[in-house]
Amino acid sequence: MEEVMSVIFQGLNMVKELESSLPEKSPESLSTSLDEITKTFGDANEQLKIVLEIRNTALNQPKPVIASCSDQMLMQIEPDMMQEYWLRCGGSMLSQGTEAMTQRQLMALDGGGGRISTTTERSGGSGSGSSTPRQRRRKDEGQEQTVLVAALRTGNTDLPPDDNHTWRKYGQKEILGSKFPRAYYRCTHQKLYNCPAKKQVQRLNDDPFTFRVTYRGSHTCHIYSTAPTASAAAPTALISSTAAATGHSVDYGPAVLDIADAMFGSGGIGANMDFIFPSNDPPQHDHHRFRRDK
DNA sequence: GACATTTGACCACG
DNA sequence: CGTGGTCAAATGTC
Repeated sequence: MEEVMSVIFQGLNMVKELESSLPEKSPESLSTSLDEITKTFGDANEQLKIVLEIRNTALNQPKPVIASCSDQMLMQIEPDMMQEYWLRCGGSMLSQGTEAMTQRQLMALDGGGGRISTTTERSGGSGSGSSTPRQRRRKDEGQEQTVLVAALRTGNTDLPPDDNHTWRKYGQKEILGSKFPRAYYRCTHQKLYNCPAKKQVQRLNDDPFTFRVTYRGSHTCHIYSTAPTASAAAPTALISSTAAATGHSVDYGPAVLDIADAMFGSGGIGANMDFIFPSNDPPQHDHHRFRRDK
């Protein structure tokens, strides 16, 4: 892994050199430099893939598992994370301890889209209460789903991964015990379509190249930054976990589809979730999204 | 002007 | 009372 990082740094240095000498570069040397940079990052990418393959094969055990879901991003699901996740989200339905959830079950859970999903239905929720000056809901948010997503391997790794929805950042906060702030996003179409979807993005302390993304609420807007396409094949998700069912077995099949439906909207969209993590780099048509150039 | 992010303050919850 | 989630004014970008 260190080798990969050094190659990436080498590429970054080449970019810096190019940047500093850009004005006096001839087109020929520019082309050469770009080729070298491309090759360097390509090498890093290849090495990374090898590392991931090794990890994936070794990690059919209860170890962290990397799911290579596209050329652009990875997903890393760690058992501890999963346990935490299940504890938080699974509530009484799931608990730690017994047999590991099968990959198929997790694939079902993630709707084939390379993500883990489950729900916690929370009843109620505060009323609108026009008399109160503000409404700051915290609990009773409905469903919640957490995924770990690697930062983009190319470009600005500060950017949270694109999930084909348009998000508007509405807050950022330092979190106790976290080296990195947590960013809060809500669906861009919240007002237009009363879309309640939100997400939180936070870098992991021990792996700044991995984001923990927590989704809350389901999209009712059904609007995506890129339309689902046949080429946007579902990423390969190889996820394992020590998360386990309770004493009795749990059938995740149809219920899970319902969950996915609830999370990402009904009307058949939940059945085809390929768009969530497309294999090709989605165009950032929303130029405001995740802008960091201020 | 519309829509985005930033950021300090406010507020709910444990 | 501390922490985390949200609001909303200020500000930036197109």
